[in-house]
Amino acid sequence: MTLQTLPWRLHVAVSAPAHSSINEPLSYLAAHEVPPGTLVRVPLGRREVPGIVCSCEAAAASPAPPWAERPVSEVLAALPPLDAHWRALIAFTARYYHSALGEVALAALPPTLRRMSNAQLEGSMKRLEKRAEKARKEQPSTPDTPPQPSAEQGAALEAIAQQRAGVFLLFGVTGSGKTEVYMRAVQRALEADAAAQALILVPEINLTPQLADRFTHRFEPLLGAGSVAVLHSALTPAQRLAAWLRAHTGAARIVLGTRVAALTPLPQLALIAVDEEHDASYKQQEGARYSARDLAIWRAHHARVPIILGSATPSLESWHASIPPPAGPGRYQLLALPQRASGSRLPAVRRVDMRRAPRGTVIAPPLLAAIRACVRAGQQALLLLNRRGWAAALHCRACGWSSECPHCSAWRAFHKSDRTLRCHHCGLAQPVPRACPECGNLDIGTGTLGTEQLEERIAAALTQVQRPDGSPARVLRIDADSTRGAGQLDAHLAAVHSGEVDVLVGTQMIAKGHDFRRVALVAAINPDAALLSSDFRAPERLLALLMQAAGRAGRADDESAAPAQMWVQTTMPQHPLFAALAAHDWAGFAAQQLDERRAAGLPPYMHLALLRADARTQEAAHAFLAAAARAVQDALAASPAAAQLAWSPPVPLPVQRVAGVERAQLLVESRARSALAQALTAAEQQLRALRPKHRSVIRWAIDVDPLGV
DNA sequence: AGCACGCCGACT
DNA sequence: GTCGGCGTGCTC
Repeated sequence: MTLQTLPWRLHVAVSAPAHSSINEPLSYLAAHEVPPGTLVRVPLGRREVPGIVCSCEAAAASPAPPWAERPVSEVLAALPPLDAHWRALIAFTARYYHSALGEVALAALPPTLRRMSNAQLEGSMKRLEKRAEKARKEQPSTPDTPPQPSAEQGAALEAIAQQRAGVFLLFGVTGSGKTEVYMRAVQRALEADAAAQALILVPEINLTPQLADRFTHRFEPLLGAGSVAVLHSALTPAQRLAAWLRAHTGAARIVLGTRVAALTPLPQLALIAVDEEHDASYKQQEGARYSARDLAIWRAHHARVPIILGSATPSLESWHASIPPPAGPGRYQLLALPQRASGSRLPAVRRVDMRRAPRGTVIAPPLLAAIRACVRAGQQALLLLNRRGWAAALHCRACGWSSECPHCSAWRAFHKSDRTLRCHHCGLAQPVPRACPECGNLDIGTGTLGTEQLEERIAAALTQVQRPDGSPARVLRIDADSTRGAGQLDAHLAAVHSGEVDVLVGTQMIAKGHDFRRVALVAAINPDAALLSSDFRAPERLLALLMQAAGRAGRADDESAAPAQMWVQTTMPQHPLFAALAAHDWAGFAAQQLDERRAAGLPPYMHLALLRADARTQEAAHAFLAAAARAVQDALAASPAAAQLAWSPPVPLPVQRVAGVERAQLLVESRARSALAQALTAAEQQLRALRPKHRSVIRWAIDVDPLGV
């Protein structure tokens, strides 16, 4: 009898997306009691999958379910159970973002761990322990002498230390020393408790090594080798497993990583810092669509520890939350670092009115002259253009053919370097036709220029220009295409730092975080493109990018040097965004944008969510979403929430078809968070219930607090 | 999501 | 005659 040999019933979360019919923990039988948070392997159909134990009870305590319960395959007892804080975090994430518990829980584990047996795991943990033992015996390196904190840094640290918990918005321009504040706050938290752990989040994989180096140099001499763990998606599977295990077992005192690190188990969490908190890459765009920053805030609150959100251009949500009462909610405490630590000046901003330039001008003459002067003086220039490839599209001037992607509603970009037409949405790449494939015409025109072409044009414009040593000017491009290979980005950055390169052309990749000390000129070649998007956050994002780019310039500590220049080519020179850029005035811009947001009924004064559906046809996706919305409205008709909700009709996504799948979405808004949550809970039920009737729907998802609406 | 079963077109 | 296309349905 199973009841005698397998007297325990386990509820196990397994990985399945919210739109599948498995959306709650499954029940299994076990021979021994298994604590919640234990990793197990369970049979599911013909496969064996990893799962996490949610609860465990005596099988006899409740009646057997109508299905045949199967025994768990294996209990991974070598791994200490995931603690209550982590389980609460996962449960909150699943609830708030309306994704399946198992999907969130399993996605938070390193992929290798999901495939391991208990014996393999035991081996891994033993090897890790041996390595740590060896590292402990190594000669500790001498600690860096940390710089003396400025008065503002000291005041910020004092405020954090006094409050013990809460959210702190650390507002400081590039170079004002935010990292030093994180490090000193971490040091204080770790000194107070010999087991304490700190979590540091960074937005981009590219920036992790820099910050990791600073933390490692500062803290490993104090805390021992291996006390800093780095966690991001570009690690090898073994490295990722090791870092995660060190975090989970408490061996790592500092965990530094990207979005994925927000869900790491940290049994002794004492402090969190989120660098560049405004950055859009904290929001996961697939699967469980969570915001790593917002989850970090939840974690800090739940664990009653302080969290520092750092930015030179804070998100309007955080900015609003830090306005003290009575004018604002005052949930966050604003800590300002007004000075650049080195005392160097911020760049002067020059707007070039492109309405006066002849059509087709790529670089206006005064900017070109400034770039030439810059190269002749032995300084570096950085040209920003947020479009990869040579041209955005190709068009036949005779028959109207264009390089549309056959699978997506988007143009394929022309990449001259490998002579391909490449779709940036589905990745389809084909050789470029020599003539129009429709009519044979040889006169094919190109659309908006990309970084490849800009690189070519600026190189051509600098052929007669020499560096101070008489050698010719050198141009380098850094974007997703030129840094595809391992180590290519590092090699390119090294070339910039060593001064081999005079002009650097690139996408936003180069605007973020990298210190280019000899850059004296930064230019945004075509920033208007970003303002033409329908996204209400576009101005905010563009100004943040431009201010960040401006911060790249003139960081050299040379007082005598001429002030760095920031150039902007625009057809909208009167746009308030550029005035704010010229005045380096984020606070003024944020206040003005918040007024607009309040008037227009947008976040943070309104809460948004999207119901999204992918289907064979647009009509099917629309019908599915509309039916779900109607069902929710009917179900909530008698509820007070109904009056607080606004439903928009379904619309196609900006790029409505990707890889042959039609995509549509429907916006739900409410001033009341609770009404929205209620509507989304009902929507989740309705979408799941209606799914079988709508055969051509491939998948659906709920996106809470979406970006890019 | 996997991974089966199941029923129709071009290959040894 | 079967290898395999992906449509439909189930997994404690």
